[in-house]
This record gives sequence, C-alpha cells and structure tokens, in this order.
Amino acid sequence: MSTDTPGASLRAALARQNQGAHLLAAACPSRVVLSHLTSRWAVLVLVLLLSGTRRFSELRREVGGVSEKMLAQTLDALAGDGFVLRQAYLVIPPKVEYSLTPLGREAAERLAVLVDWIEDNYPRIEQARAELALPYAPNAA
Amino acid sequence: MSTDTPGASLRAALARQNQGAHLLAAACPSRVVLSHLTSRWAVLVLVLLLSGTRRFSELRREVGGVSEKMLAQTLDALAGDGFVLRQAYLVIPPKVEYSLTPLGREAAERLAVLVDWIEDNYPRIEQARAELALPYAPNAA
DNA sequence: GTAAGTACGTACCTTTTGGTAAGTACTATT
DNA sequence: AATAGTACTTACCAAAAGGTACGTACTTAC
Repeated sequence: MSTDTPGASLRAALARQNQGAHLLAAACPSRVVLSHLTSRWAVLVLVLLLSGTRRFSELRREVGGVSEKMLAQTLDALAGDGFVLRQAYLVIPPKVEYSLTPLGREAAERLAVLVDWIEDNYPRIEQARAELALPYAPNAA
Repeated sequence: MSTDTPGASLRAALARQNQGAHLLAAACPSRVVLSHLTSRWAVLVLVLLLSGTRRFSELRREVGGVSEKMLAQTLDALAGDGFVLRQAYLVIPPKVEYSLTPLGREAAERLAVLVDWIEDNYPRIEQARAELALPYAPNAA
C-alpha cells in the first residue's frame, strides 16, 4: 500500500466505483439507468434513433402504439440521462429534433443487438413455447 | 468496412420494418418476448444464470432485493418462454434447479453485453447527468 | 371560420407491477 | 418443542405505468 501519494486516493476511488457498480446489489444506482434503458418505449425509441434524427411527430407515428404522453415522458427521461439530444427550433410551427448522443448511440447499439436477435429468432421462441405447452411427451411414439 | 457493424443490423431492421413484421408495429407478438426479457428481474436472473445453474434460494439471495413472489413469477415466465429450464427433484427438502436453455443463453449473452456496458460506463452516465443539470453554460468564459 | 398540424402539458382514470405477510408440507437441528 | 430451511402459493394492498381526452398557442390550407 502506498502511503499518501495523490494517485492513491484516485485509484482507491476508482476501485470503489468499480466495485459499487454492480447491478445485482439492491441499492446500486445503476439499476435506475437499466430500468430507463429497458423500459417499454425507450428500447424502441433508441433503436429507431440509430437510423437518424427524428421529430416528435415522426417518432409518434413510427413507434406503433405509443401515446403522446408516454413518448414525451420517455424522451424526457432519455434526454435527462444524456442518451438523447433535444434540439428545439424557435419557429412556427414548432420544430424539435431528437437524436442520439455518443453515449446514447453506444447503448442503442447494444439494445439493437437484442432487438434484432428477438426478431430473427422469434420463430424458435414460438416453437419452444408450443413444445412446453404440450403435456410432456417429447419422444412419444 | 466490416460486415458486422451496427449499421448492418440497422439495415436489417429497416428492411423488416418495410415488410411489416417488426417490433415497431403495435400488434407485433414479439413485443411480449421483449417485455419478458427486459423486465426488471428477468435481466438480472438471466445474466446470473449465465454463470451456472442455481437453486431458487440461491437466486433469491444473489439477486439483491427480489421478493420470493417476483422471483417465482419471473422464473415461471422465463421457463414458459423456453429461456430457462426448471428441473425439480422429488426429494425432501425440495430441490429445484434453474438453468439456461440454448435459447436462453443466446438471449442472456446479449443482455449481459448491455449490463456490462452500463456497469463499465456508469461514471460517464453520471457525468452526463451532472452536466445536463447545469443551467446551461458549458463554454462560459 | 373550421380543421389540421406542430409539440407538448395536465387531469383523470384504469391496468399492471410489485411488495408484505402469511400459509403449506415436510425434515433436520437444537 | 420450537426454529430454520426447502420452494413455493395466495390474499391483500400500494405504487407505478400507461391510456384518453382535453387545453395551449400559433399558422397554413380549405
């Protein structure tokens, strides 16, 4: 152990930080981030924004089934976390553009991998569900 | 350009969007799967099971803050989707082991990428939040 | 002048999610 | 004989998520 060098407390702080960011711990603050990123509408919005900047009404139309209230709430949360950039233009009619920040792009790319996997493998999932629904006779003659 | 860039999955997603069978569609049945996989406790359970088979009470202890009711509910949903295999032994005291199916492993690996990213980048996210909380004077003289 | 489009905010209500505490049935430990 | 451990289930309640519908403020199109 070093005694009192400036770098020591920094390394200790970083070590503590790395230990503290464990999502399995009940009190871990990063769980809030996880819940934001995996929320029902945020996943869809983030993946959509990977293909480019959108306006509010464009997102509203493209994300099937989202209400204006939930879209605004979702975008607000994502902007507050620094995943989405909100750019408002002072024109009439109003114009607001939403895009991914570098941080948001990194997260969205990882979510897109999951979303793509679900879409690509949905038939397999359906099949697994169907087999599980049987009264268990997988090798029946 | 590598063939494995995030843009590739994006193009695939957009192609499917044009076909109509896509998570962005309100009535897409795969949304149920997405909600199961991204639910609060399922993410943590799946990532934990990536490191090996566990019993109910082990999961209960390792997943910080989960109640027995929610853990049972989560495991039931994951087993019903074919992501988790439930093996019950007829012994006393009861013994039930939970493990990932091949399908579940594929999903869990993709979730783990997201979880790891959050844990690794939590300091950046915190910093972004702190900067956004300022009254906006990033380049003030 | 009426409707539609822009980007929301708000009030009200329903649905879903999730937590607590208890019960079940049986055994091993103290 | 009481407690703990196994793996749940059920009943009850609180909180959060989410939908509907309306209001705002202003402009363009019909």
